This record gives sequence, C-alpha cells and structure tokens, in this order.
Amino acid sequence: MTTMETDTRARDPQRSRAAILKAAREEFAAHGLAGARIDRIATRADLNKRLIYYYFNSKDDLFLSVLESVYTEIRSAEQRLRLLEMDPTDAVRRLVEFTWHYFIAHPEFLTLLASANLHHARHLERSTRVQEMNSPVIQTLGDVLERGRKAGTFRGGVDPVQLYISIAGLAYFYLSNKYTLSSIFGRDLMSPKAQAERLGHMTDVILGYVLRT
Amino acid sequence: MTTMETDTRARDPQRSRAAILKAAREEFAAHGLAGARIDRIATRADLNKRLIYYYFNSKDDLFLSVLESVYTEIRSAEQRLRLLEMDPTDAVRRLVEFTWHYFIAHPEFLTLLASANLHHARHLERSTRVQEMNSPVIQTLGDVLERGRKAGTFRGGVDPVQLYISIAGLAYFYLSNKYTLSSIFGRDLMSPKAQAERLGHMTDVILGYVLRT
Amino acid sequence: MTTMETDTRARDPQRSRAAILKAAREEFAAHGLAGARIDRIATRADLNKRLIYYYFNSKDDLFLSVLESVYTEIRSAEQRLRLLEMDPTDAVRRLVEFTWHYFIAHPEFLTLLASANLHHARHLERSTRVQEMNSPVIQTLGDVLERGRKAGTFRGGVDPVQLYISIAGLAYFYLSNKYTLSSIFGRDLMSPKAQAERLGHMTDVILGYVLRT
Amino acid sequence: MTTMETDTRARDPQRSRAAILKAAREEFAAHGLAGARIDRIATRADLNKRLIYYYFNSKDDLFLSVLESVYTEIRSAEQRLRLLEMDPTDAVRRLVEFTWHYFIAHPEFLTLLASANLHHARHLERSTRVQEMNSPVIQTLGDVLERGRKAGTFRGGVDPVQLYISIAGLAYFYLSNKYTLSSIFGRDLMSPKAQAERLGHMTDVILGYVLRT
DNA sequence: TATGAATGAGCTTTCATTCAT
DNA sequence: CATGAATGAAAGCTCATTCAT
Repeated sequence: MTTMETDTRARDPQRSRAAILKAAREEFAAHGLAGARIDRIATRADLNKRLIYYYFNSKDDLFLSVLESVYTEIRSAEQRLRLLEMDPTDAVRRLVEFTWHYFIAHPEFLTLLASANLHHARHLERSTRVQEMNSPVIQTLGDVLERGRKAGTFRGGVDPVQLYISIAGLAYFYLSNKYTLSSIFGRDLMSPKAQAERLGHMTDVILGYVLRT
Repeated sequence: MTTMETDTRARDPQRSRAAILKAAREEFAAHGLAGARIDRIATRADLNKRLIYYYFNSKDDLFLSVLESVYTEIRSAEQRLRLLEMDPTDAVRRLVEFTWHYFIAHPEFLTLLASANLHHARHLERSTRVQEMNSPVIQTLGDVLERGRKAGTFRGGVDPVQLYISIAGLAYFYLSNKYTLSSIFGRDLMSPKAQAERLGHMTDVILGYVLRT
Repeated sequence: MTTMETDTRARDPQRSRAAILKAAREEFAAHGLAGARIDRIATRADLNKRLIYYYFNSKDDLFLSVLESVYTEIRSAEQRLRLLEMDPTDAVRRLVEFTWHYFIAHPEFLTLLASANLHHARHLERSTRVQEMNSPVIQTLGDVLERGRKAGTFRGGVDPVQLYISIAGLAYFYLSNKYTLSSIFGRDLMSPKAQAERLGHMTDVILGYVLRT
Repeated sequence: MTTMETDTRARDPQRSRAAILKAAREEFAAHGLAGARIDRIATRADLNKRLIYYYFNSKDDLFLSVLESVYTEIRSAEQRLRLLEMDPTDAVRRLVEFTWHYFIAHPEFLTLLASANLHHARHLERSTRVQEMNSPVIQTLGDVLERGRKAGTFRGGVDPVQLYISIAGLAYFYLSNKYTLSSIFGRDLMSPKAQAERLGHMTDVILGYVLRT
C-alpha cells in the first residue's frame, strides 16, 4: 500500500540534483561567483539549503559543476553541426551563425565564462572533464580550412585556434558588453535589425579574411 | 622653512582621494564588485576605511567613480592616436595595435568592463560623465573609413561602430578569457610569440575585411 | 530513555524565540529603540546573534514584536479584572489600583510606550494584532460608568476613553518621570510611604470626579 | 575700512552657541539621546561639527545643556502666571490650562523629559542649575490651596506636589502617547474638538477633586 | 534523502570624536 | 572662531556552512 511515492514532493535524487544545478547556473550567471547566494539558489530550486551541500559539497564545487555542465552542453551542440559534411565556405558561415545564435540563446554562458576567468580559471584546472573535452571543434575547423585551401577558395596559413577565438570574440564582445555599449553609443544593440546587422558584419569579416581574394 | 610638505603621510585630500581610487580599481578588477572588500581597499590605500565613505559615500558609488576614471583614461589615450593625420590603412592598423597593447597594459579595464556589464551597466546609467565622452573615436574611425573608400583602397558600407566593436572583440575575448582558453587548448596564450601571432592575426582579419580586394 | 530534553541548551525554537523576545524587551526598555544593541540582546538571551535575524528579520521588526507581546499581556491582565461583576465605585477604585500596580510591576511597559511614541507609533501601524485588541476595557469601563449613573452615585456625561487616559496618566507621569521629579523635588517618590500616598491621591482624584456630590 | 564684520557669515559666538542649542533641542526631541546625530545637529545649525565640541564638549554635555535650557524656559513661563494674585479656583483652572497649552506649544519638552528619564536623569543630577530652580510653582500652588481652604471652597489636606504632578500627568499622557492612543482607539486625539474636550475633562477632574463638595 | 535550527566570521556602514590648520 | 580631514570602535546585518534529527 505504501510503496511508491507517498509524497508528491518526490524523493528523487536525480531531479533534486538537476534542480540545484539549474538554479545555480542562473544565480551564478546573474550575480557572478561572489555575488551569488546559496540561499537564493535553494529558493530557486525550491529545496532545502542543506541539500546543496549534500550534493555539491561547497559553493566553489557547485560553481565548478555548473561550469562543467555548461561546457558539456556547448561542446555537444558544436558536434551536432556536422561541419565536416559541408562545403568549406558554408561550414565557416555555419560556425559563425551557430556561435552568434548560441550566445544569444545562452546568455549565461557568457557571464559564467567571465566569472571563471575572473578567478583565473582555478575551477577548471581542477576539472578533468573539461580538459578532456578539449574542443574537437578545433580539429574539425582545421579540417574545413584545409579542404578550403586545397580547393583554392581559402587562403593558407590560417590557425584554426586563432580563427575560432576570433569568431567567438566578434560575438562575445558585442553581446557580453551590450549594456555599456548601448549606454555609450546610445543605440539599442539588441533590436532584431541590429542583431541581423551584427551577424551580417561578423560573417563579412570572417569570410573576408578566410576567402582567397 | 615651513614651506612644502612637512609630513609625507598626507593631510592631502587630493592624494587621499587618488590613493583610494587607485586601490579600488585594483581591488574591483581583481575580485569584481561583489567580491571586492572595502577593508582591503583601505589597506591597499594605507588609509582609514572610514575615509572611503567620507569621499565616496558607498561601495557602489566608489565603483562608479572607478569606472569613470577608467573610461576617461582610455578615451584620452584614444585621442592621442592622431588617426586623422594618417594614411587610412595605417590608421586602421594603428587602431588594432593600440587596442591590443592597451588591453595588455591595462588588464583591469577588461575585468571592470565585465563587472559593469554583469550589473547591467546600472552604474554607468547614473553617470553623466561617461555618456558625454561618447567615444569620439567612432567619428574619427568613420572619417578614416570614408577617406579609404574615396581613395579606392577600402570597401564601402562599413559601419564604424561595428568595426570598432570587432577590433575590440578580437583582442578582448583572447585576453579576458586567456585562463580558460589556455586551460582548454593547452597552449600558453601569453608568451611573446603567442602575443605577436595574435596581433598579426587580428590585423590580417581586420585589414582583410576593410581592404578592397 | 531518550524521551525528554536530552540537552538543556535547546534546539527548541519555541524557547529560543521566547528567550530573544524576553531579552529584547529588557534591552529596548532600558535603552530605547536607538540605544538598544542587538549584541546585548543576543548575550542576554545566551544565543547567537544571527538567530535574532533568523527569527525576527530586523531590529525594527523585533521591536514591533516586543510591543505586540507587551500589549497582549496588559490587555489580558485587564480582562482578568472582572469589573462587570463589581459595584461601580469598587470597579473604578479597582481599575485605579490595578493600573498603578501594573505600571510598578512592569516598568518596561512605560519606557516601551515612550519609545513607540517617539517613533510616532509607526511600528504599531504595521501591526494588525494590536489594532484588533482595541482595548475592550473601554467598553467595560463605559458599562461601569453607566451603571453608576443609573444608580445615582456617578455623575453623567463621563467619556470612558477620557477617564481611562486620565487614570493611566496619573500613574504614568509619576512613575515614568520619577527620576527627574525626584531630582527636582528632592523627594524619594518610590518609598513605600510615597507609593501609598500617591495611590491614595490618585483614587481621591478619580473618585472625586466620578462620584456625584 | 576692514573693521567690523567683513564676512556675512558672522563670527558671532553667541549666535553660534544659540544655533547649536536650538538645533540640538530639535534633534534630541525628534530622535531621543541615542537616536540623535551630531552630524544632523551641525547641518541643522548650518555650522561645522567641530564647533559643537568646541562649545559643548560632548554629546552628553550638549544634551544636558538642552535640558537646562528647556527647564529654564518652562520655569520662567510658570512664573509669569501670577497665580498669587488670582482667586484660588481661577488660579487652579489657570494652571491646568497653562500646562495643557504649554505642552501643546512645546512638544519637544515632552520627549526630552522622556529621554532624560530613560537615562535615569543622570544628566540632571550633574546640573546645579536645574536643582536650584526647584520649582517655585510648588510653593505658589501650596499658597493657592491654602487660601482656597481658608475661604472654605477647597478641601483640605491636598499636597501641592501631588496635585502638580496630577495636572501635568493628565496632559502629558494624552499628548506624549497620542500616536499609540490614536492608533488603538481609532480616534484623532488632536482635532480642535478633541483638544477642547480634553481640556474640559482635565479641568473637571482637577476641580472635582480640589473643590469642597 | 531531507530539513529547520544554529553559528562564527566577516561584511558594509555609522558614529562620536579628534587632528591640523 | 572656525573648518575640512581623519580615525577607532562598534553597529546592524549577511553569508557560507554545520548541527541534530
């Protein structure tokens, strides 16, 4: 009779862990590591504060777990791009578009990255998981560049790491500093039109660089 | 005989204010707004903690003052570039190099910018000073682009704001995320060689975009 | 064996709350709202300071809770008087005596009342509990006065609110200003003889007023 | 040419002292001793904070000076009443009215009195001035009561100190607790009508007591 | 697994007071 | 007489964390 959930509030470890992680991601993204509050995370997750320590040990460890989950997600999204099956020019354009849209859809990623770097990535250093993920996208991008070069459409000597960082940088600076930039330039940088223009500009810049003239 | 400083430990308001501002800039840059400690700022400035409130009223107001001072500095450095007197291509190259070297020489600027944006630039909104500085570099850059276009060396239709953001973004992402990037790519991004390569790459990307093919 | 308090130092929320409330009453009574110290309240209650905020949120809220508890007590004492069952003259005399002895036994009440009024009763305004208690003693006193008038012993037209305030006022001024009054008149106002004389005087004044001549 | 006030902001010690005293009276009356702020007193007086210490030595001493000035004023007002020249019944009525109106016109007196007593009148104990003023009104009131008794209109055995305290108490409790009383009784105690009623009631109570029946 | 109660250390801010001129 | 600059002590309050069940 009493078997199975007697309580609507489930004793479901998986779910509790996930709820904490989700709440923590939002909280860290919104306030940074130092500004985040364990209390607010517990409230957001609708769980007791003590559970956070039960599952994640400390605020710092929780932060690391959030970083790992966020990296795992972006890496897996990158791998779904299937750049290897595309024409090189299309593949580069696709990567620019993906980066742009991913950053817009996942604004937490940007602030979490900033937080991680503010702390000199000391959290990541402790993580084996993140190191292992080691961005296979770089290899993929290298392959795309090589194919383009062989086909005569791309210039040679392009370092895929540099290019990858540049693509991200063009999107990242615009989006992560949109508040100060809007304030200084007196422009709404996030209107649909402005977004389209930025993506167009980014594509022009990157293709202007890789394409042989 | 009684002329001039009789005591090095000043009853010198100018100096006290400046000492606090300098210490605060370092502290906010190193720890973010939430992570910064008023006590440490006082210690760094070698002044009584109470004096910080005497001069700056609150932690938030102090943070705003730091932002203002930081913006004032970069704007005045930009104005010393004299881009208007240069050949367009040289001017663009000069701006890329300046941005790169300025960010390296002033790493606080990067983290302070991130902090300001984490707080949705609510500090800057309150500042009339920053709004007024409104980046005259944009006008200058617009002028350079126009001169290049007229001379037939630059492509047309380039938005100086987009270009300015792109130049900054190429440097910013690399430098402000150097810890996570180094960790992920397993490369030292700050070796002299790596630095030179990055600047070369940035210049290629930007010139590859603006130069007519 | 394991039943009942295993530890005197309680993990007993009821007790903790009550201990804080008691200590706070003493502290606020002795020093006023501004002069009261949260630290001293914690020490008096032999509890961690943080717990005060855990249960009462802020110094102001704690003060309100103290006021509420103090009002609840005096109202419940008033209701135990059973004035309705007494001869009108005895009832009035009883109320005068009760007021006098209650103020002497609960000197905190007087200073807390003064503090509440110094702050323009802004705390009470936020309290629904106090408003509701609305002094049923007034209705009782009105009934007593009416019975006395009908019996021909009391004068008519006496407002029970005015009378209630007068009875309290005769005791309150004497007791709450006993220090300055003693200093100015050079008399010990709190000797047993002085106390008896004051109560006699008060009774004479009030009965001299209500009794028909 | 340069003799006499060269500066509009007068170096006028008398005036400065008086300005501080006035500002302090308001501040202490509004916030109590602990709640009063030296800074606000300086601002109210439009003078430098340091001057307060120059003239009054400390916050406590300033509070004492305020008490002394307040007592001096009420004593001198009492002496202008000329009760000795009046018919006894008129004199008592006059004293009731005076007390009522004085308390209404000088609300600071009430809160300052409460503050002084909260601190167990330790300030007054140090004051020789206040002791000396020793309320000559008591002697006057004794004389009035004696004349009434001899004329057959007043009852005998009335202690002038008790009566004086009672008169003050009837007014004081009503006025100094008007905020809590209004809140509890849901009545505006300070409307012109309510004021007139209270004075009528007070006069009835006091005369009902002293007049022979 | 889950939770309410409890805590020590430390945070920003305030305050009366003093220094130096 | 008058003032701006400076300070030590402490205040209210917060925070990550642990205890006890």
